[in-house]
Amino acid sequence: MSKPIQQRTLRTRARLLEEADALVRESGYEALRVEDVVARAGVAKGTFFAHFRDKDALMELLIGGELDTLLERAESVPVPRDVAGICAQLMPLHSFMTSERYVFDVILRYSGAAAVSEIGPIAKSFDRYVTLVAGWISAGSYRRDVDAELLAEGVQAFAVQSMALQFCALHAAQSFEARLQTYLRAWLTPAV
Amino acid sequence: MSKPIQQRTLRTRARLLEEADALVRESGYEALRVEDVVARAGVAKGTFFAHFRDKDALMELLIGGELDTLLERAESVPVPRDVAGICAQLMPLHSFMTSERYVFDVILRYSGAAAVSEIGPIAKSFDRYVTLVAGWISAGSYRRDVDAELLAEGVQAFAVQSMALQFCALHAAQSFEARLQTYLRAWLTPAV
DNA sequence: GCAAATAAGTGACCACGGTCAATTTATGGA
DNA sequence: TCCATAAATTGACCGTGGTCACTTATTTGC
Repeated sequence: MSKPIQQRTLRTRARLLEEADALVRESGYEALRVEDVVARAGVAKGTFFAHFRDKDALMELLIGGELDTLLERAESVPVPRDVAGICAQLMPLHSFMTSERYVFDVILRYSGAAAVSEIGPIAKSFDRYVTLVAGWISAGSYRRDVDAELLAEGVQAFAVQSMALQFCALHAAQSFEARLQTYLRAWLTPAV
Repeated sequence: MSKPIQQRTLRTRARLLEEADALVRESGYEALRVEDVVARAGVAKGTFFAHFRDKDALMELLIGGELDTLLERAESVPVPRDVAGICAQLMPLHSFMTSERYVFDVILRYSGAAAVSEIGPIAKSFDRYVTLVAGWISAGSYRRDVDAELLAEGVQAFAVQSMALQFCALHAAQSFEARLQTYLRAWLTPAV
C-alpha cells in the first residue's frame, strides 16, 4: 500500500526546476527549451514529461513562483491609502507580468483554474491578488455601494486591460501607471 | 514598374481561405491544421506561408471576420437603453469569443496592434467594439463624471474578465451574463 | 538475500508549424 | 513569337513539444 516518493524522484525534479530556472534567468522565459533543460539536468526528454504534464506546467511553476514572491512582498507593506498608493504597491507585480509578451500570455491563459480539483499556481496567485486588494479596499475610503471583493475583481480587470494596452502600439501614448490610475479612480472613487 | 497581382494569386488565396473556413465549420478552430488546409486546397505547404505570415495570421482573418459580422449585426439594432440591454446586445459577440478556449486565447493575444503600421483584424474589431459601446453610453443615462470612451474601455475590460472567469472552474457558480451585468451596473451606474 | 512487483528513466519516434533553395509559371518588351 | 525577368509554387527539411514500448533501478514479500 505504501507508495513513498523515492529520493531519486525528488532529486531529479529539483534538478529540472533548478536548471530551468537558471536558463530563464540567462535568456528569459520565451527562449526556454525543454531539450535544453533536460540536457543540463542530465536526463532524457521523457523524464521531463514524467515530472511535468507539459512545458506549460513547468512554466506555470516558474511564473507562479515569481508571482508568489512578489505578492508576498506586496502583502508585507503598510496598506496603501489611496489609488496612487495601490498602483504603486502593485507595480512590481505588474512589471513582472509585462516583462515579456510571452509571460503575459501564459499568465492570462492560466489565470483561471481549469478544474476545481487542480488549481494551478497562477490561478492561485490571481485569487491571492484579489484577496489582497479587497483587504486594502476594505481598509480605505472608497465607494461603499458595492462590496470590496467585487471592487477588487474590477481592479484586476483594469490591471489586465492596462497591461494589454501597454503591448498595443495604438495606445502607447499613455504610460501603464497613468492609465491604471485613471481607470481605478473612476472605478473606486466615482464622483457622480 | 507594373506589378499587377496575378489572377493565380487571388485564386490560390481564395481557395486557402475557403478550405480553412470549411474545416473550421467542420471541426472548430483549435483542430485546424495547416497541412489539412493545403491538402484540401491542392497546394504545397510553402504556398500557405507565401500567403499568410503564419498560421495565426490566417486565424486572425477567420476570427476577425466572424467578429466583424457580429459587430455589424450589433450595430444595426436600436441603441440599448440600460445595462441589461447592453449585455444582451453584446451577447452574440461574447458567445462567439467564448465558444472555444482556443478562440478566446487567440483573441486576447491579438486584441492589441503589434505595430501602428499593421493593425490586425482582431485589433480592429476591438477598437470597433469600444466605439460602438461608447456611442451607446453617450446616448443613454449613465454616469457623466468620466467620458464615454473611458467607460466603454471599462466595459470591454469587464467583458474580458467575465469571459475569463467563465472558463474558470472556481467561478462557475455565476453565469456569464449575470456577472457581466453586476460589473457593468457598478461601473456605469454607481450609487455612491 | 533473492525474486517478483512496481516506479523511474530512456531515446527513437511522431505531429505539426515553419523555412528556403530550386523549379515552374506568368508578364512585358523587342 | 520569343526571351529575360519577376512572381508564384514546390517539397524536402528543420526545430521543438510530446509519446510510448522498453530498460534499469528500487522496494516489498518471503
